[in-house]
Amino acid sequence: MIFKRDFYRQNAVIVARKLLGSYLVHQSPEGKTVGRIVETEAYLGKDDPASHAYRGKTRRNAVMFGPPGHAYIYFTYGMHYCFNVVTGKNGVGEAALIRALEPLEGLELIKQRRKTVNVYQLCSGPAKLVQAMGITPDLNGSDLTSGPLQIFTAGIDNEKIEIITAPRIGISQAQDLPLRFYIKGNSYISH
DNA sequence: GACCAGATTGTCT
DNA sequence: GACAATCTGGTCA
Repeated sequence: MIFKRDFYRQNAVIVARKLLGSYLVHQSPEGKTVGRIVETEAYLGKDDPASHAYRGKTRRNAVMFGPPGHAYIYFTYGMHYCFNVVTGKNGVGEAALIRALEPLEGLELIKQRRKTVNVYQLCSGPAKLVQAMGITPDLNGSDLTSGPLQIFTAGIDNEKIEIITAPRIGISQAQDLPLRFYIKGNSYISH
């Protein structure tokens, strides 16, 4: 089952946690790739100093302030892109960052894009999975409930997942907030 | 395995 | 002009 708009309308922490175990599917021109989401982070709105939304709406982060359930893809460090899911009520500026996937379908295409064959190196980081899945900046703002990029629920299995909560990675503000979530014991997470 | 520097450019102050 | 929600490849152990 695909996640519907109402799912994304919840706050970023809930969405980030419930995305664990679900399936990210990209139907690209080169082929279909599927990955199971195993690590996420929550970025809140104006009260979270580490969030792009902290200083209000700008051209770059405008998508975060739009309707939930859309893709927010941003460019950073001069060479990398990261993929987020916009969450919360329209206008609050929250998002869930997808940090790692367990690659499931389209392995050959993924290996080709990533230029490595080590399965643990394919999607173990936000910029890596963007490259592995063939996610491009033109998908910024695209609707995850109807576009080429979609997310499907893991079904009732998701209830059994043991979630580890930890501080977020790679930020210089609000480093103590426990807003990173990953599946306990999973081999495909970053780090 | 841990630690460190370099890459490289859009965006905001 | 500074810096960034990162990755890779190097060194040293």
